[in-house]
Amino acid sequence: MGVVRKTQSVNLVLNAFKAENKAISVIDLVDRFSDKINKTTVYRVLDRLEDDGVLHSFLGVNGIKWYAPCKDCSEHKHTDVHPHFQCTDCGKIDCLNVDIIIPKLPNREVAGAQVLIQGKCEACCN
Amino acid sequence: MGVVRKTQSVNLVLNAFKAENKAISVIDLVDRFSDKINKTTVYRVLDRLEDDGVLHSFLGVNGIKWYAPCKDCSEHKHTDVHPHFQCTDCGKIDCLNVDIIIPKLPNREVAGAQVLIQGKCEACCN
DNA sequence: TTTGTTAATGCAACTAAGTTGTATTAAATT
DNA sequence: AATTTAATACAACTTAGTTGCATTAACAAA
Repeated sequence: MGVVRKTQSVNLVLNAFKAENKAISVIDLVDRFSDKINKTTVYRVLDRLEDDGVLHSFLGVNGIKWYAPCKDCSEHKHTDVHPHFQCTDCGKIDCLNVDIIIPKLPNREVAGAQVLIQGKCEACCN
Repeated sequence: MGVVRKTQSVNLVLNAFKAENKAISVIDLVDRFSDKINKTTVYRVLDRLEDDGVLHSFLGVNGIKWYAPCKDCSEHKHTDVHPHFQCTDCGKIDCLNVDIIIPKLPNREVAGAQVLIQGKCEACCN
């Protein structure tokens, strides 16, 4: 909800995700835009873009927040419950285009799941 | 590795896990022992117990660290890669005794996975 | 194109989780 | 009981993220 203005900050952040089609950590974003966008603004821009279904967020190994572009999400429906893969060598995270089967749990109401697979990425496997 | 002494702090922490057989967040532990154990000590005790395969740690929804007793872990082998279930209502986390199947990923070396299932727990389902 | 509205920003100060260094204390060993 | 050294308390620090508020800049309407 709410009017989302195409501000300079929004454009800068969106271009970053367009340029490299992978997840970027908030820390990385705050750092790389430190001379152009205020830290607080980065956090708020990401919040807004997530609300609008443009980005989705999740947590990396150390509890650091990461963002990645959404594919099938909208403002009203967030279907992006795919797993993420974090490389233990280089630290990079990719979105995986596979489905994880969550088993039925008796007496519990499953609403979603966060799956972070760890290991060596393609580049670091050599 | 390393000699682990059965200190007062270690006993207090271990008793907490023995009393309630579920995961406890670091924040909770630091808080409930605030008048008996120093914050730094709580962190270091948990570190040691995890190294020794007594406890295992994982991250909750907000990137907060949680600990739970290990069942089949040892100092040398950590096999506890079961999923955890966090209730979106009451915030409590349980260890789930089910296996999650991680799909084979081409060109990647999978080392482990963190699975956090979210929803309503048994108590909050009513 | 100017004006008015208000979303968005910058800045400073703050909170909260977790870490580090160091002197002191208390397990365990002799 | 004396000795060794792991473990602790305390203070200070780091880092991720938030809050409040005055200012700025999108953007719509005149």
